[in-house]
Amino acid sequence: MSKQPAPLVAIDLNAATSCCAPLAQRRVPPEAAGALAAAFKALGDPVRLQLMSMIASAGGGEACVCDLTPAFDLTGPTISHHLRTLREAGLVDAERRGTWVYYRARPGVLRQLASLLAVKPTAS
Amino acid sequence: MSKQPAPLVAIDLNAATSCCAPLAQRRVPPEAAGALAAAFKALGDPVRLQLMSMIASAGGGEACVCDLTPAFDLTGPTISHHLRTLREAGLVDAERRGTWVYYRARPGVLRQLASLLAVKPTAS
DNA sequence: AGCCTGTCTCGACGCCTGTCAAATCAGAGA
DNA sequence: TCTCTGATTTGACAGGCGTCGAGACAGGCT
Repeated sequence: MSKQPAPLVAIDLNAATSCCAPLAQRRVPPEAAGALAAAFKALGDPVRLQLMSMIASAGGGEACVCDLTPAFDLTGPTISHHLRTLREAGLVDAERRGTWVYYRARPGVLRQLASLLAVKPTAS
Repeated sequence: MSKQPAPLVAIDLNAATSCCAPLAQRRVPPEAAGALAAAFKALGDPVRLQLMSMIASAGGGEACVCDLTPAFDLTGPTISHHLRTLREAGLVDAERRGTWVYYRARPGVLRQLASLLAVKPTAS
């Protein structure tokens, strides 16, 4: 997409420590921008955002593809493609248990993105 | 992009009241997913994410295009295009003052996105 | 008026992405 | 082993997106 420098050392958004200070506090470092933007990009589709939400809010912390798919007017392969995108963005994990595949959210990345967008209360 | 229902009534992310409960708490409503995903999509590019950060963290709360452009290895038109994208996503406002154009962040949307991604402390 | 500088718009190019149908893989059960 | 069901992969297509150069517009000069 953006043919910018393209982060040679990918930032690990699942690391324990936070990657960056809030976006409105200090400029996002170029090396981190690639990894962070990739995560936002994965959430930048209505279907994926809903999938992410369904997975993250599911009882037991996980959701079965068999429950996800019928919630949309899309074919199975398309849902599978979106789930793969979320997986490759590090937002979810997949696990096969018998016949079914279950997806589970990775709270760490979500937390990092949330803190990146954090804005001071209302003191401007 | 996604040929989903496509929200006929766009959600106003700049409204005073928050649009939705945290993504991990309750499923994002399909009608809201479009508007929210559009905002995330706008942040889903390394250049735009850095632009957003430079604007939001700038002294005085605003940044001049003349300061933004030289920070990237991109032509003026390209930066202008990205800024327009951020503007159309409702993330920033633009104002011309004399020769220069200044961009300013809209904290409301940022806040909404942050609260959408909010995750419970660490109590699982 | 005429020019210069800063910014945006337009048109074009190539890559990326969302979607589907068809084929393939993975387990479970007979 | 064969078959059936659930999920993913592959291949193809249309449309979207990031980028640039060229041109247009805006405002401040002289």
